[in-house]
Amino acid sequence: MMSTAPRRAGRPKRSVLDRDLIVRTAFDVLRRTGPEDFTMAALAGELGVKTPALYHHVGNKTEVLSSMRELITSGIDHSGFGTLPWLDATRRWARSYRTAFAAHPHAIALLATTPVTGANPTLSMYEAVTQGFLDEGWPEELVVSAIVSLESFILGSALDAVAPADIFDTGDFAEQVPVFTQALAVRERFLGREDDASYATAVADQAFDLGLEAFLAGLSASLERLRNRPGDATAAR
Amino acid sequence: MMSTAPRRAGRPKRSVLDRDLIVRTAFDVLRRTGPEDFTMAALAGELGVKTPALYHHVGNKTEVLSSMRELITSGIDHSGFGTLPWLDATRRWARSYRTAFAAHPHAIALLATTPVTGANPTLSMYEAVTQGFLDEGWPEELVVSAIVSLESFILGSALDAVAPADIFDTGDFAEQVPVFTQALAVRERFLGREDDASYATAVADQAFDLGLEAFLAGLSASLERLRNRPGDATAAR
DNA sequence: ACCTGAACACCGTTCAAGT
DNA sequence: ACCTGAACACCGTTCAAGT
Repeated sequence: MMSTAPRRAGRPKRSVLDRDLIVRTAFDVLRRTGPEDFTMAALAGELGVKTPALYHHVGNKTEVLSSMRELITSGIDHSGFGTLPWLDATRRWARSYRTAFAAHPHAIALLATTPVTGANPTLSMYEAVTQGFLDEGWPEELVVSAIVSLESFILGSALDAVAPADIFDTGDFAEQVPVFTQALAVRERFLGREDDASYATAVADQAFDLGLEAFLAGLSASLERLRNRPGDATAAR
Repeated sequence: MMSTAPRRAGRPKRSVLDRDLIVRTAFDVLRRTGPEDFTMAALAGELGVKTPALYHHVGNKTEVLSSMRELITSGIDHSGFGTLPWLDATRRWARSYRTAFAAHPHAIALLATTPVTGANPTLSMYEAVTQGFLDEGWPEELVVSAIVSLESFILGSALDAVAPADIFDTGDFAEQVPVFTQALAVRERFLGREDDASYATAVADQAFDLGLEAFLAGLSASLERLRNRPGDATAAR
């Protein structure tokens, strides 16, 4: 990339980098290299600069990663809360949440570790979702856990979407695990297999769809039971 | 550790290392250092040897990691399948699955990426779980997805269990997200907070318990509907 | 202010030399 | 066979020197 003549040292007449360009380019590099080989040198190379140039615009590598995180999160659609019925709003949110992260699977592990602080899209999302759950009648002391448990499923599913098509390769040991091997074969026949990439997607989608509907139905039922409990003691506030 | 006198070069009279010792020690080091600083040098240091000594017993770092993975997986209890009702067997499996990985949270990201091959405890687990789901009546073309979706929730939850107690720190921006901030406060009052570590555990447990029961109830309901569908066309085989 | 070039303290891994 | 010591090709990051 950027195969113009090499730049000499010294400040260029027109600056080549800015923070936004770095972050956007980071996604291309991460997708191509995977998390293992996602290095500051690779990022700089794609941008046509030397590695140290990056440090004029970002403090360190972690800062690049959390900027990426915010960009991903800002693509999650929580617009259903306040306009659609809870179930539909939650389903829409969950789907777009998983899609947002599945598009950048290598960034998933980030979410669990980097704290959510500051006036960012992530906090805004939680505000909207919490309000939506409360409106539906979720008790205030459980609402965060309900959201977090759904997130766990979503992120786990996004993680699953990263898995290679042949993650379950019983190979030479098929005879030792015949039931599992057979189930894998039936699934493959059922979903149809063209190429590895589309099959991996189909497989992950089937698990996500099945799980999401079950989870949402289960949450609805739990809420119904909470609503009807005698002498409700959790009506906080 | 191992603060005996430094060893001179050359083969020691009695060998100091073996593969099993390396893997067991790896858990101690990983727990203490976190995944970031989990280096071959740190592992060697804990074992009282120089780094290259490890390569007489393991091929590379990845091999150490996947050995750890197998050790974790072998601790997952799938004994309920075939002996207990499906719901109880699945609950027991899910709980022990999450516990096994929550005990080694830094190893979670491994599972999603490293393929499952060979005659290992992991394949045996899938065999038992698949059989258990089939016995309950899950259609063969959906059984793997049902298991995988549950696993997604479990692994996502284990990932959540890694999160620091203050992962949601609205901090200076509490006024901008009042509903979410209030919900966090009510949860804290409800669960009680002694120290950060135990609070983080309590918080993660609440979300997991709530989610697991909802998910299992939802899966049961889905299965019931699948069982009753008219002119059942999925009785594969 | 914003780039390069050189340097620093790491990393995982290889391999000859020692016993 | 199994350890050390030295080396190699990397990493992220710092900083002086150039424009």
